[in-house]
Amino acid sequence: MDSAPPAPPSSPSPWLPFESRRRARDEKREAVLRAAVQLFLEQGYHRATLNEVADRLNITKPALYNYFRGKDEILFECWSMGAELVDGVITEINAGGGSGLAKLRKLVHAYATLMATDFGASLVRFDLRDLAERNAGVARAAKRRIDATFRRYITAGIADGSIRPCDPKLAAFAIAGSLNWIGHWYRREGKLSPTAIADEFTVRLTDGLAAEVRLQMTKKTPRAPQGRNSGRKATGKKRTGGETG
Amino acid sequence: MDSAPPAPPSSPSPWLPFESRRRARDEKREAVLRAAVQLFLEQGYHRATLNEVADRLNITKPALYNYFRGKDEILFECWSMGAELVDGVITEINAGGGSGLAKLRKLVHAYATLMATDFGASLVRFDLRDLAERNAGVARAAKRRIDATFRRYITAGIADGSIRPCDPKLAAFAIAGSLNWIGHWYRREGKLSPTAIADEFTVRLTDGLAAEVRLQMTKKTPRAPQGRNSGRKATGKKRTGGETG
DNA sequence: ACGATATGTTACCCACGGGTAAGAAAAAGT
DNA sequence: ACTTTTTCTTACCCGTGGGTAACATATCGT
Repeated sequence: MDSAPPAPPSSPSPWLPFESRRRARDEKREAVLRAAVQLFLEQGYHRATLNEVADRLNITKPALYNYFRGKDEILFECWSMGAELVDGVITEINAGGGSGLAKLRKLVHAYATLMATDFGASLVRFDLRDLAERNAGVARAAKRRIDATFRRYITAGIADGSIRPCDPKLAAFAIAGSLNWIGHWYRREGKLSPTAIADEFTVRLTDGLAAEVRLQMTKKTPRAPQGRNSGRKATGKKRTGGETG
Repeated sequence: MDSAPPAPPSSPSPWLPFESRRRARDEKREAVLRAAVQLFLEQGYHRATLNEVADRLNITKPALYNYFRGKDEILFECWSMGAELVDGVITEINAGGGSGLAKLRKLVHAYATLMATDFGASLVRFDLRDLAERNAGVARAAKRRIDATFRRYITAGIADGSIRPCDPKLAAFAIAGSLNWIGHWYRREGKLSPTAIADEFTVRLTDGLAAEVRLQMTKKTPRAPQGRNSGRKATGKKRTGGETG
């Protein structure tokens, strides 16, 4: 709809139409997911109806069944999109080098950023009990992998001396808890930009574990030692649309 | 049902029967809430039916309407129970003295402990959008109060020097996120006792903020410098029933 | 003992929303 | 131009579960 295809003037190859047709289908499928995840997040899975999803796409409910077997499968696919994003992040970090602490910091930063996206938030805001048993199993496995990664980086950090000895399990719980919660309070319209949040959380969640001196400056120099932070206005007082709970 | 009344042999006063009758009613009301909160947590609000709630109490669905106006009101009352617990904790801490950091630590500890209870968990596992608008407003207000308390303690701590300068808002988000998440992963059958969790989180979530040296010992002395920790077996490897996500 | 009230039961209603059947409309293939 | 396949619509089904009405029964005050 919004992104016009590259418009191949007239495809001579009989393959291209086939490919483009498959692409069109995949694009529609994804459009459904985008509309669905948005609505599910807005209203909650059970309050959102397939009719509403369809309405947003200017189609009717049964048309959705050309792309998905049912509501719960749509939910699962939304969830999967988020999981794939995380998996991508993890394999990328694994590919690179660095101490356990460095890897943990990368993961925290990327994960925090993801939590500010629709598909990322769906990872923590959707209830796996709404999935068919088969899909729920897949999702649980993915969660375990993510959890294991947190713990592995921490364990590695302890081994290589970059992280002070601690219980990796509880440390992972604490860190992941803070991060997951972002998915619940973050609002696009709020004052905090995703990168600002990610920068801050990277420091706050890991400097308590670091073996060496703290990253953060003790004086009033605002914050975020890393680079890139978009336009933000320091510690504004007004409502930003979300509480801790 | 399970707790026989004190059995006043024959109450001469006409007041007592009245009182005892009201008590009986309140007890039943609370029994409904206990059954409901348990079921709502187990299955999720939407999947749980009033018939199931009634079944667990050996009554029938319409009987519930003697005590509540509807399903959403039951949900709200469950939520309120949790909120009252937190409010109690807060007023108690406010009554006592101590630095901002000390108060924050007390709050973290108590809040973490609460998250391991049914009514406490309901604070973070129920969706306020399921409430009638009026009740949702009350709940939002309560959440704001709790959030404000976290920030107030942090701000006070910065002012009195017990906490290093930082953004109280983000610090509160980070801490509350970790704590709230407990309500999602804690399992009664797991190996981690509520007090063990609370002890650990109290240290881990606040020592990054403390102005003075860390509480936690750097060496391998297991953990939990505070007193009381129930029977626990160190860092067991096996599944404890819950991942970070 | 007796009427009033509170409490509970059986039987029912019905809105809601996921899912399906049958066929129109649009595209693709030939 | 024709058939075939894909895509989408209209019309419908129906299980589910919150909520209600009418009636039964226990409880209490007097």
